[in-house]
Amino acid sequence: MLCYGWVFRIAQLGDGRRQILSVLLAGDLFSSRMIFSESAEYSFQALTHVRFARFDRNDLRAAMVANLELFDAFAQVCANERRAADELIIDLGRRNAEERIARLILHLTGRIGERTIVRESCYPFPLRQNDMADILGLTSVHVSRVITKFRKAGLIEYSGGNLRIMRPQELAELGRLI
Amino acid sequence: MLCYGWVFRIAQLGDGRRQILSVLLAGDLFSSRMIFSESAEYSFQALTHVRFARFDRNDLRAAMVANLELFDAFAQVCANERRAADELIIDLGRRNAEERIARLILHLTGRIGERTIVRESCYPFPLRQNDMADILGLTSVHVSRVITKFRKAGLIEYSGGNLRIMRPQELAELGRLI
DNA sequence: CGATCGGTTGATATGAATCAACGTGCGTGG
DNA sequence: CCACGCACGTTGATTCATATCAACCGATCG
Repeated sequence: MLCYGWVFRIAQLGDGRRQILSVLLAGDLFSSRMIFSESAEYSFQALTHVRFARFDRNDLRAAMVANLELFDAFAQVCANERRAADELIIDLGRRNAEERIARLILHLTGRIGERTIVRESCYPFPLRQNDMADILGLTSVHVSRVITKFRKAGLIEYSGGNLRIMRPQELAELGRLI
Repeated sequence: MLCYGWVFRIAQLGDGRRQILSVLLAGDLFSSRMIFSESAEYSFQALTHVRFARFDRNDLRAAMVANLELFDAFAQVCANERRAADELIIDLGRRNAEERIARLILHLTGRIGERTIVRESCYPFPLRQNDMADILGLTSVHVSRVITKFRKAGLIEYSGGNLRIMRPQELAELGRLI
C-alpha cells in the first residue's frame, strides 16, 4: 500500500511508447491483483519520493475470509479501480484533448482533496506535462498547447509542481461534467 | 452470468457518443461489481439472442467466504477483467487504427476459441463494423477502410457474421503481438 | 559554465473524422 | 409478390485534430 507520494502503473511498449494505466496516491493499493497472483504484470514508476507498506498475501487473504467488513472494503477498492479504468477508456475512446485534460485535472484534484486539506483550490500536482500526455494518449507538445490555452483563459494556474483551479465551473463544463 | 450469446457493456455519452467498455461471451459475469453493489453503473446491450443465469448476491458472497476455491476463482475473474481493461487502455492510448483492429480480432477470436470448437479458423463474429468502432474509439467509416485493406491483403475473410483468419501470423505482426 | 530537463512555439505532415453519395440485402406492409 | 424503407457497408473528397519536427528558452545542477 502506498503511504506517501505518487506512483504510476505503466505499460511500456516495445518501440518506446509508454502508457500510464493508473495513478496511485497515498492510501491506494499497488495492485488489487497482486494480492492473488505473484506477478505484477505491469511495472510501477515513482514520480516523487515514496513510502509504502507491505502485507503478507496470505495473511490478507485469511483476514478477508474471516472478516466480512474487510472483504467488502476490498471489493469496494476493486470496484473503484474498475470505475476509474472505465472512465479512462471513455476518455481515450471518445473525448478530445481539451475534455481529457480538463477531466484529468478534476479527477486528480478530487482525489487529492479526499486525502489532504486543500487551501484556496491549490493542489500539489507533481505530474509533468509529459506524464499527462502518457495518461491521456496525447503528445506532450499538444498537452502544452492545451494547458497554455487553459492558463490564458484564466481557468488554472500551474507551475512549480502546484496547480490551482481558478474556475472549477468552466473547467467542468469543458470536461462535459455538467 | 451470460450463458449464450454476445453482450456489450457500454457507456452512452450525453451527445450520442457511445463507448463499448467490454464484450461479454458465454461464461462471463455481467459485472463482478454487481455482486457487491446494487447499481450496474453502466448499461448492457445484447448483440444477439441471449440466455443468462441469475445468482442471489448474498448467496454468492456467503459461498465465497465459505469456499476458498470459489473465492480464488472469483478473484481470477476480476483479474482477467482488469487485464482486458488495461489492454484496451493501451490500445486506445498508444496504438493506431490498424493495430487496434488487428488486436481486437485476435483477442476476440482467442476468447471464442476457448469456448467453442473452431474449424478452419472460422469464427462466429456478430460484431458490426460500427460496434468495432465503438470499442476502438474509431468511426465505422474508418473501420471499413481498414477491414477492406485487410481483406484485400488476404489476411481475413469477414461476412455474414463470420470471420475467418487466413494469415494469423501477419495479422499478429500488424498488431505488434510478436 | 556547459549540459540537461521541461516547457513553449511555429511550420508542416498525417491519420482519422466528417460529409456525402451510392450499393446491396432484407424485412415488412400493402 | 412487389415496392419501399432501413440497416449496413463502401468509396471518394475534404477537413480537422493531433502528431511530428525543429528551434529556442529558462531553470537547475554538477
